[in-house]
Amino acid sequence: MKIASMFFETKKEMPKDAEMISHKLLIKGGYVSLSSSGVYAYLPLFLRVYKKVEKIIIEEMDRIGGQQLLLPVLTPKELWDETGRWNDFGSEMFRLKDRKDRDYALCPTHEEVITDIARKSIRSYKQLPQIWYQIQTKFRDEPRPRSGLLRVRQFEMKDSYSLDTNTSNLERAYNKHREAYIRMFKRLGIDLTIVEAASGLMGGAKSEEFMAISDSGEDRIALCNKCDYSSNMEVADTKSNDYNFEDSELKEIHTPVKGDVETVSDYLNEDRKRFIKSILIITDNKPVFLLVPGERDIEEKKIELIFGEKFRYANDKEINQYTGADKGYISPINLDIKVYADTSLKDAKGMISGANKNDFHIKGINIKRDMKDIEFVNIKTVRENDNCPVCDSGKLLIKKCIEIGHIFQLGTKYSASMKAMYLDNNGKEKPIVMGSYGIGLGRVISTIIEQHNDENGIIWPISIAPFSIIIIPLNIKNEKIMNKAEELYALLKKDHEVMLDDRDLRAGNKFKDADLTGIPVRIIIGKKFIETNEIEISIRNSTEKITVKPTDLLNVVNEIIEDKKGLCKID
RNA sequence: CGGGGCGUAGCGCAGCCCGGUUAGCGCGCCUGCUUUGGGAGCAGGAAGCCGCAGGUUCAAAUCCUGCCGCCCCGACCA
Repeated sequence: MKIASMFFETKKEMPKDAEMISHKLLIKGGYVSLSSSGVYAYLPLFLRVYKKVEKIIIEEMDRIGGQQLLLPVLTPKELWDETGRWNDFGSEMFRLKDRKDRDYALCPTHEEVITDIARKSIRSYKQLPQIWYQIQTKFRDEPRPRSGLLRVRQFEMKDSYSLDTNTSNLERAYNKHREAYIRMFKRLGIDLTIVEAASGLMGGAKSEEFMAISDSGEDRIALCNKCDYSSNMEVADTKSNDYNFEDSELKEIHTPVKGDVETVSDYLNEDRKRFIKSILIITDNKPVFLLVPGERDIEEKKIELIFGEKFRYANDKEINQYTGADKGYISPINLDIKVYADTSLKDAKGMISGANKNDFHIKGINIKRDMKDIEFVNIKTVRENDNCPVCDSGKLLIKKCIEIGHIFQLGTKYSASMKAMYLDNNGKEKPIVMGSYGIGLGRVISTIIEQHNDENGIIWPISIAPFSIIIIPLNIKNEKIMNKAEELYALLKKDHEVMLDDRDLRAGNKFKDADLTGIPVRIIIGKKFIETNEIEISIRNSTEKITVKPTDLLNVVNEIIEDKKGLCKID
């Protein structure tokens, strides 16, 4: 396309509201335009990138036997009531009423819709397995949209759903998706890590997230420096069973120092490792004790995974009422309160915690001996340099990252509550076993920019660049230059996506725009062409300049592009 | 929802404390000329409900009240 007549509008200055590099470049390069908080218009240049991403996703989904469909975005309340998510989604769901005053939701995700379709069409095991997917706009009323396209209220998502007869078939569908995702992201030029994740509002058993490591990401993951262990901090674990001290009788000790574990351990001159932090929370109006090693804190996310968002910390009055002592002097010892202890405390012996009596602690605690109603769960914080929970000598690294894909083994959560059943080969009715798999297209594109940019702008991998080539005639008033530019444009256009910068601007402007918008291959026709009949080719992510004769140009350009394509190719 | 910041021309900003000409500046835009290898120069020009509503005042972009919008930091997700 010829730029002079295109919708091509870059900005000279960085947008003041943007913080993240991808956000800045998307705005500055004229790719997107903010409509309202968390809602963006995709401008022509962006849509070209978007379509390419979409194409790669579709190709890989089709490869694993996915069938594309398109589900409605406008859905009645009744559908969501069946799974209880009309309530569960809370204010994150966009809701509206029709003229008859009936409630509707703009879909934040499509499990209910797909399950509804499944129950209407699937009858027999002979119709399974199925993989259905769509690329569709989702609506989520995020509390705080931010970071350009990373966190928005309206966004496009590739969501697929697998329908299977049993769990092992579900696993197969899940693994197919996993492989497809790896291929897609490779083709998109994204460097990523797959981590173990929490399922959250989706429910279900296993889930993994596709994380692109980036300092501007909102998530944190723990990675082992030796083996391939990687996990979202929400579920990360560490090996630390060194709380197995000498066993002894319980004994009260006088600790007239008010304060936390640090204060008391200093006073007693005891290692912090010997302490158990006892924290009282209230959930369902009942008190529950949480126990973690004294040297660690509670990871609130993990608590939420166990109790939902219904838990809260007990206040001073409640602490006293349930334990008979003040904060700092409590523990589950001799109390009839349910205990959730961190897994690392499983074999803990010779430990110290509160005596449920002000100014006293108790020592010699043997968890298994002294606590009755106890369950061991992973609730402690994980830190950089902790031991890997899997291998022998690995240490954990903590990294920030962007979540671009998430795959879930849902199981029968939706099919059971919505009665999506099939008849097995014994004529017995069973719920369909489901999986759900998402990729955020806007996040994918932002991530690519985060991972491929320099101080001058975006550096698109050729697989998704809006155009592969930009021809820059440096002086459009010079006939010889302009004729050659038009000639090359016509020639290259046959096999490539080409932009011709036919604007009457000086060289600097054109170079800046070419850099900013990130077009991979640049063909410059300028003074050199007039003087020596030579044309210059430069490549966006290198400083190398290639000078060619016009007759060789086509071959050289083809080679460069083939070479670039190779980087994103698979198989 | 808690904390912070900002709304003045398409973009980036000054003016606001301390009310008082015709509301400025840079970029962009339009016209003409010159210029053409890293965001050119000169000349002329268009463009503003100073976020909205109310109040104080002879007089409000400026002071007061309320509201709205946008961004950033926290709790949530693709």
